[in-house]
Amino acid sequence: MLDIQLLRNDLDGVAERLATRGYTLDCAGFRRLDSERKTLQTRTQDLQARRNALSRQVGVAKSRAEDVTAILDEVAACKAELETNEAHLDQLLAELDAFVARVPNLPQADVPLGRSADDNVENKRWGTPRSFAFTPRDHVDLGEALGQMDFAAAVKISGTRFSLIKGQLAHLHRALAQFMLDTHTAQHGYAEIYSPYLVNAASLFGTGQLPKFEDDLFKILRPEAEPLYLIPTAEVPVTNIVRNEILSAEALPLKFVCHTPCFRSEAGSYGRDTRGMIRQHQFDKVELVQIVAAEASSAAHEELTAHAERILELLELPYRRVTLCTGDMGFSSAKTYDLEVWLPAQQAYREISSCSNFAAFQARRMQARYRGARGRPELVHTLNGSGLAVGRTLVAVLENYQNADGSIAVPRLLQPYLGGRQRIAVD
RNA sequence: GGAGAGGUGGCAGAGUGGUCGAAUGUACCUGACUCGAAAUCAGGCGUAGGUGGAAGCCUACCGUGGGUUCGAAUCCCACCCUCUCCGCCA
Repeated sequence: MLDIQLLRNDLDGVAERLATRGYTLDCAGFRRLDSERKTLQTRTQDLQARRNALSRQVGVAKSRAEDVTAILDEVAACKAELETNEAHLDQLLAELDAFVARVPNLPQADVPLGRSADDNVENKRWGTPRSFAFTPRDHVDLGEALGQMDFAAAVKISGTRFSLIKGQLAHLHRALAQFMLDTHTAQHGYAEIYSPYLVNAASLFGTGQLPKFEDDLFKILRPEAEPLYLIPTAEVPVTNIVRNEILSAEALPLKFVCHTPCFRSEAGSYGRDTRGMIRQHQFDKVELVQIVAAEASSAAHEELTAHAERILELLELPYRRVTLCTGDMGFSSAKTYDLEVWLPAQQAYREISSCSNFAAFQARRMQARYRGARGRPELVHTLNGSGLAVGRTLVAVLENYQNADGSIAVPRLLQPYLGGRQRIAVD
């Protein structure tokens, strides 16, 4: 959420910066709402002040056993106006809140301008895509030939966009998550979190998934209780650890890593990536989250992204890093790096991690603060990134490490996690 | 699931209808004392919004949302959450 003061003070400047990400800010609408609010709020507060003063007089007069009917009449006179004003003001404030809650974050100044993914800027490439002496197969062919990937079973059990893996591939999937967790906790200083997979609406509002993106979520309705939502990413439960908290400056930075399944309805992506495990209703992800002081967030963003890159490097998977342009960034992000892994069957780099700095955008929604040098509570900055998406990492390992006979070499550092196994083949 | 207790400022903890945004303690900040520190003493110290050049003034907030009242932290209703005991359960 943007600071409503910023909208009041520099509406045109905000609109200009939001236009770079393809968002049209309804300036006229905001000005109308806010000026109406201002008039009404001033009037309402005057009436409240008068009522409070008169009510105090009642108390004083009564303690002196004086007649109070004249004062009571006067209060009654302003009460009707006060009540309609208060009701109208509440409604206006709610409209303003709703308006601001749907405005996306401002892009950081160094984010490249652009309209779509075509305008994203490649920052670096790591590794050299392997040249194959045979035509590399994609992960679906490989997995099904191994007898360890069964999409038909997944469709029968649940429906489309689910997957089922078994045997050594299921073990490899587990090993990847373990390896990522171990690396981030032992080498990068993250504290491991185990979190709920069902969260309430307030948490989703905090990280920015609600109110705008409810269609992307799986929602559990409960007749006698608040609805719960399946988490679309561990970002939601983990970042919300600090919701409504005031942290001490010494407690920062907080660095959390959390492995969870993620659930996405993928509404609006029908027909995209329908084959295989690339785009699923359910997938596992190891998520990195940092909660930092305001001035530290840009450096933390570089650091967190490097931590995610480290996993790809240790697994010796070629990748590139791109900076998302203004038009391609997510709603809450101030700046995002995507990491894209090389998939030989597609002859393309595909997203495997997204690392974002949200600045104070989520913190303002969550009221997550710390006591800084000035002693006053200040909003923290929040960041997160995939470190990495486990399912897509499995896909990348299968495709990059495949042999001509359809077996899969196990990346060196994963071998201890698989009991020393060097090769995955038909059971 | 049943019974009971409770949610107040960074923390602890008073306050059961009338200048209560809230005693007190503690933490923190400033000053005095000190070579310095501790102890002591004095003062300050919640959040958000409005208005004003500023000092200031005003409004809202005592889990959340409603209600009663001239006036609500305090009374009533609903909800959320926490704790204790019992039951059940991995």
